[in-house]
Amino acid sequence: MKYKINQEDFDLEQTLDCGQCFRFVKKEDYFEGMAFSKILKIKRDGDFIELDCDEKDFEEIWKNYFDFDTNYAIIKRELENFSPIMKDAINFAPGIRILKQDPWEALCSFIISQNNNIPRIKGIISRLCENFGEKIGEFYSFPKPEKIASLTAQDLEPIKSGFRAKYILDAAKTATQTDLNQIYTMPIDEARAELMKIKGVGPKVAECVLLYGFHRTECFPLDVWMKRAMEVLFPQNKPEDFGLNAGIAQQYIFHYSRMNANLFD
DNA sequence: GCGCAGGGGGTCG
DNA sequence: CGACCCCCTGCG
Repeated sequence: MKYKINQEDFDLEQTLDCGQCFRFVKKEDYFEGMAFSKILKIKRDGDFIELDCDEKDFEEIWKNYFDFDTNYAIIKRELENFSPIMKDAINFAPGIRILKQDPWEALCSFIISQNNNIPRIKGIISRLCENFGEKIGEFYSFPKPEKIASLTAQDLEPIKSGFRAKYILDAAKTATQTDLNQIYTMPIDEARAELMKIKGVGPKVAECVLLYGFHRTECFPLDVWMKRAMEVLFPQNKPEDFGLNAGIAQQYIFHYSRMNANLFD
């Protein structure tokens, strides 16, 4: 099916390859990947986005996943006023959107991301799915917390996650014993504290999970790149200064900084 | 080419 | 504040 959206408000590469998700792959003229146990091929066709799914899956899954109900043009216009550098960052990749990912998958993925690089993060996640997910077509679903919670660190050896294995298990145990959905509506500091009870979840991972998994857009993950970017580009500012859409601002700044690494030489 | 440090989207002890 | 699993990168 097709969905109309302006080029400047949604770019597949900028959105799916900006480090917020790890299970979409760029093919010739489309992206292919999986979320919520559904396979999706998606491509740009002029002013439209073409998704190989029916209306039902679009309404129930993908519309929400790509945050199509949010008007990013308005958000960008507001953020642009923040400063000329902010405007540059937005205009560098105006097609970025913050995906609304499955909270459990985001939790697990960003635990894996710590002290790690993107190619290996993707490798570990794909081995996790191949070993413990369910086969769906040519793909494997992201394993449910119940499945992971039933495993031992030794069982996880084939995914080669190293010292993160015990963290993944602790996260799975937590996800089965408590209702993660409460975090959607918790006061933000409470939500942070709740996530940080999980082994292997510190401030940075918690912030990523809140932003990408729970769509708490006031969250502002500060990794080494963002810390550097803030020092150089926004020396006077703190994350809170960006307001309720700080997390979206962060994504433009992060991408801009990574793609223009020479700014920091 | 190939072998070997160095360090990576942090966190824990 | 050093170690951490493993792998990818860059350099000799």
